[in-house]
Amino acid sequence: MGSGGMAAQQTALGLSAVTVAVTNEVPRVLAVRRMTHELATPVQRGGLPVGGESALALPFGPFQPERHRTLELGLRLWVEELTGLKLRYVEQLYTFGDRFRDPREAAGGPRVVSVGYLALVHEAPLTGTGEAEWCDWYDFFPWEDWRKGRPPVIEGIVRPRLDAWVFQAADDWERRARAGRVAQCFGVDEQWDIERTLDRYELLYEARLIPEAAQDGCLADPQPVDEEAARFLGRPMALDNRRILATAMGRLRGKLRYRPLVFDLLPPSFTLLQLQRVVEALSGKRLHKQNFRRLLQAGGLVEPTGQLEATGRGRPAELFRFRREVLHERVAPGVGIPTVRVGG
Amino acid sequence: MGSGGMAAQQTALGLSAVTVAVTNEVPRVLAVRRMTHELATPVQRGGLPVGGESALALPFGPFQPERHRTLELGLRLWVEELTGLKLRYVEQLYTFGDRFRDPREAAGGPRVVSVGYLALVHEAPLTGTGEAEWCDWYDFFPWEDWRKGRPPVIEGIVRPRLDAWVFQAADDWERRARAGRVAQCFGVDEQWDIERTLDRYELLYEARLIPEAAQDGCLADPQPVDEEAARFLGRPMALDNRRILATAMGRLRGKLRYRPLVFDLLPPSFTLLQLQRVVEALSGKRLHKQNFRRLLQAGGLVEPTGQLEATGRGRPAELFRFRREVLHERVAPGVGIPTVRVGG
DNA sequence: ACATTTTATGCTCATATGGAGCATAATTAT
DNA sequence: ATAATTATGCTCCATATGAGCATAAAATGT
Repeated sequence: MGSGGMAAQQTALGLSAVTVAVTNEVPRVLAVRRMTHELATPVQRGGLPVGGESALALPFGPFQPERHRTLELGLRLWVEELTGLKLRYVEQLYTFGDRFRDPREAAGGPRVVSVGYLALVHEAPLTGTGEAEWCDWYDFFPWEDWRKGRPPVIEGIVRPRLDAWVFQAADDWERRARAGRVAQCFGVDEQWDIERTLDRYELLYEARLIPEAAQDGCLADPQPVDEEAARFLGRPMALDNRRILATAMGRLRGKLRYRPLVFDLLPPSFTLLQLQRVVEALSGKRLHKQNFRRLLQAGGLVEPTGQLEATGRGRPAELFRFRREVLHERVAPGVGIPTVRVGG
Repeated sequence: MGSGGMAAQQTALGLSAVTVAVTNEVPRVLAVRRMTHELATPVQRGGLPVGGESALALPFGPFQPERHRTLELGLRLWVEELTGLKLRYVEQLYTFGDRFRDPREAAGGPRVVSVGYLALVHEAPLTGTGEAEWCDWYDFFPWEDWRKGRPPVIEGIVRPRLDAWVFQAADDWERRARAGRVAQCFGVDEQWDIERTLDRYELLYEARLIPEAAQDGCLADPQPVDEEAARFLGRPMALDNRRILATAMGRLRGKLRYRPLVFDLLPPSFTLLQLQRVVEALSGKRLHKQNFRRLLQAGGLVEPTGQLEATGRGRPAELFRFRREVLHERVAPGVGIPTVRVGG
């Protein structure tokens, strides 16, 4: 970077990993604890932890071209080192490079550009070099889990605050634009599109209901964050890491439809109910069992192993495995998820 | 980059633009001519132009953190400088960072990591500082234009060569995998999924029917490129630029379904037939006129201006404009494209 | 043995979507 | 007038899928 030798600002290119596993019907994501002073200069940052406190962050490592033949291999390498996990499916998400992503930039630090990746693993004890931990990803997005019905936080916190935000709009066009977005993201009559996690996060962010917004050096207007609301709107993360997480969640939910990603989160053999529970955990919605199986069968995605589950009580479930051949047979092998498309 | 002062390899972060316009029913993409010696050391590169010849490349510029607040703004800035065009819609595609993307790396050059962007514009004379030119994007992908039916190059060149490639597979599992991919990408009975442009390009690349594969420093195996076939498989581009283009094409085709992107390629008012022709040009397929309009109407995407087209012959068409309000009303406003999903 | 619980399965039905085609109207060029 | 070209209304049908009813199979508990 900085081809001219001048005082050109440096660029640091790194890799961020959203590592996902599902156990006991809860989707988990890998996070590390970092001292906030590692991340930010001690400027005023609203109610965020300051000084020596720790914040959750996604594992992040520099990209080392001499070691890493590709970006993806680089990410695999150091995440596997860090955690001792074997990464299964890995996919590039998005590259984040906004000014002041990392607040240290304001103090003369380099611009930190980060290529975000989604990685799927089987959850296992962490044996690597780092001190990472598994977190329930709905702790970061409590409005995204609809498995027990519409989360109360939506009516209790989100809607009232967003309605106020709509009302505060400067002019009428802006007000209608805001109202439309709120309706699309959190409307009662509208359908809940499980894939639009990023839209919803960004709406809450813009409405200053997410504490990370306080840190945002790009936002010129001085609207303070609603700390009261923020306490109910999930665990904050360092920098823009929750945005990266929201991106990952949307991508994963979307891809479940037409790629057999779930099987990278499951053991080699599993019952159909286990499979359904994993899909439900990720998509945040309950599924209709018969229809789910109808689609699995139609897609030829699984085949029986002939064995039965080491049973609890009730009729023992048959064990299935993923039919790898389906990858050569079908164009879009995915598990059945309510499609929700095009509300109107 | 290169935080340790050692002989650590440098990383150069740049931005690549796929700038798309549609005129006269042909989708065009902006390319620059570069001397190949700017791009590659004069090593053996099969039948590719060597030495002082020129190759087409996507506009590429370094990312300058001190000037560019975000990656996207950086891209807008220098593409607008280069071309004098006003970019409408801009979207990040993917970040490319494989070793030897740029062959100069083998001679000690930096690793060139490039963030690819899709940009939509109205085609206009180029007034900027650079010497860019508009190219028909189907010149790069002749197998992607199905508007006049299945392109003869598929039966004439693609299928025979791919069938041979399937036959050459080392073992039986590999052979079946290859056969499956060929069937999915170019099968006769399978449906043609307009979005899978990248899959198809990568298949041809792996089968060594694309001359750019000759340059690929990552490919260990020494299979030569089929130059004979390559002559019929579109214009080559520098480096991995055709891969970036294929990524853009797939993304754009996909997004047409659920985002009103077409209107960023059209003048403020247009006839419904013009609109349809642009969608057809991009998707590479003919559409059923009545159904297309049925969906437009149902979606409330356009409204009549009251004026009629300055007519050629035939009944004069009414002029329409995009209804911006639809963005606040509907979740997924897109134009009707045959969905093709899930074959089987 | 029998009820209860839990899971698996088969089947039906209503609805939404969209692909395809027929028919007709409106306008201009020749 | 006739042909050509474009616009428009309407029907029909296949498919996908959301939702529900009913029943079978196996294990646990009494």
